[in-house]
Amino acid sequence: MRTSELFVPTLREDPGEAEVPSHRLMLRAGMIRKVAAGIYTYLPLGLRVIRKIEQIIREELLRAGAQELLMPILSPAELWRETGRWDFYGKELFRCRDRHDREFCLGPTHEEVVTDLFRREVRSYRQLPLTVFQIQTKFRDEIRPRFGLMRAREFIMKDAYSFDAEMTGAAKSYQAMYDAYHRIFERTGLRFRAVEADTGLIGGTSSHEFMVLADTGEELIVYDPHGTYAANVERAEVPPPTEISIEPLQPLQKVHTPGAKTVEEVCALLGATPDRLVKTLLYTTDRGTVVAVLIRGDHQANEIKIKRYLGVHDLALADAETVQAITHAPPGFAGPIGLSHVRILADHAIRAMRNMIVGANEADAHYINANWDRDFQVEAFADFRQARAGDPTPDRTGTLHCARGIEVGHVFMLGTKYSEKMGATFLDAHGSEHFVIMGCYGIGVGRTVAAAVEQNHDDKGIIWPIPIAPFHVHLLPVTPSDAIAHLTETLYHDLQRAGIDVLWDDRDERAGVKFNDADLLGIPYQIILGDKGLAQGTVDLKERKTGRIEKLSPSSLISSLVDKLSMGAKA
RNA sequence: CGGGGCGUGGCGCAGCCCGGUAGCGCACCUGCUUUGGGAGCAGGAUGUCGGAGGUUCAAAUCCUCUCGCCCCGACCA
Repeated sequence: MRTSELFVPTLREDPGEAEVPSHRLMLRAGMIRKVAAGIYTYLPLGLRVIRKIEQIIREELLRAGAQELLMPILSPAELWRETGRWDFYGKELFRCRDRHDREFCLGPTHEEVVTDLFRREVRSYRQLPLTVFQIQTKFRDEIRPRFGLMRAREFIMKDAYSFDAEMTGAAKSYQAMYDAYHRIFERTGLRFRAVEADTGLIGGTSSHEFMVLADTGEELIVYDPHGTYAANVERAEVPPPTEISIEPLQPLQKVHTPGAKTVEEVCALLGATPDRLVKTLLYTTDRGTVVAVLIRGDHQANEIKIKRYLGVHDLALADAETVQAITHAPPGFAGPIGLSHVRILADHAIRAMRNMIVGANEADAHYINANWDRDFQVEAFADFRQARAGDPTPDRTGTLHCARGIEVGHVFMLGTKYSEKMGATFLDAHGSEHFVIMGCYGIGVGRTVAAAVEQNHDDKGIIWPIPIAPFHVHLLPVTPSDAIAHLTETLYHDLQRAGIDVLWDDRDERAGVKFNDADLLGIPYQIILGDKGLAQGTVDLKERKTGRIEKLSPSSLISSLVDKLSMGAKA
């Protein structure tokens, strides 16, 4: 392809609307343009990358035995009412009506539609197992779309659904998708990690997220670099401490702590370290009750774990009035001693502590040398805090490290949640009816593109991994002589004949413009053709990633490139 | 939905406080020169100043409403 024939409107300056690197660079490189908040047009270059990722996904899923189909974007309200999600999904579900005033929504996901298909068409265990997938545009009316393709309202997603007769089969289907996802992300050339994910209130069964590692990622993950354990921090279990404090119990004492509301302020005032202090967090649940959760001063509460323990949907830190009403003190001085009419839960770490510092439920006062059991009662000790670097793995064989990631894939065992609600059943060998066991599996295609840029860029532009690069090679003639024109033309055809995707910058631009645009677009290899090299019978082959330049004769160039590209594609 | 910010030529911005009829850089068009890291000179085209209403002799500028967008938070698997 010649640049003069390719619609790539590059921008010299950073667009004002973009903050994060992927968004900024994709706009500048002429890959995407915004149509409305969270809604984008994919320009030719952006679409090429999307198509490459889609193709890898398609090949691996077909290889894993899944079948491709395509469901509609619009789906009728009655299907969503059957599962209760017409109401439950909330404002994210984009609703509309047709001319007959029938209600529809734009599909944010397709469990309802695919389950409906299943129950109409599948009768017998002999038709199972079945896994289907589609690559299609989804719509979720996000409260706040942001970061370009990272969190868009309209986005391309691959979603797959598995149907099995038994749990063992369902586990196999799940594993097949998990393995396929591994191959898919390996093939993209991105650094990623599969992590255990939270299953939400549905609970129970398996869920894994595939995270592209990037410092700018929205998700925090923990992993054992020497083992197999890896989890989303929301999910990561923290084992109870093994070392219990054996300090002698000191007498409880109230101390004056004027204005010290935060852990830092109290510590500074009392000359203590945060791990001697206990935060008393008051939460309001969706049932209107208030619960106190004790967390060590240097730890962070994990609200998902608290929610799961309590079995509630919503949990929010109590507002100032509630805190005042419960503790009879302004926020910042809550403590477990003398707290009544409130359940008191504590993180495991509290059990190991003695002589701790707690709020005194009184303005400007804390207790020192507080001890559970002696000074206050705890209803239950459990895992309520967020894991952090340095914590042991759940089996205590390793130590956790932290990393940031971008969630690009999610595999989820659904069980019979949808099949029960929608009556999706089959007959087994004995003629008895069962609900089909389902799994669902998503990959955000657009988000994968954004994550790739987020992970692979420098101050000049994008650095595409070879397998998803829009082109393999960027041909850059930089001097306007006839000899160079001739050589370029020859090379262009030879490269194409060798099966290499080549972009030829045939614009009448100065060298600097071409170099800068080439670095911005991030095609893995640049071939620089100029009179300077030609005088010595060489052309420059520059690797975008390292900036390293090799001087090669035009004749050896192609075989050298073919080698590099095939190695890079495997890597 | 709460908080903050921004809408001025294709892009990035100044002008707004203190009202006087719109400017800079880049990009674009023409010509000449130039050509290995975003060229030079000369000439040229491009604006309902997001929209509506109001105040005023006069509004990009002041007031009211409204729409859109960005950021933080809440929210979301």
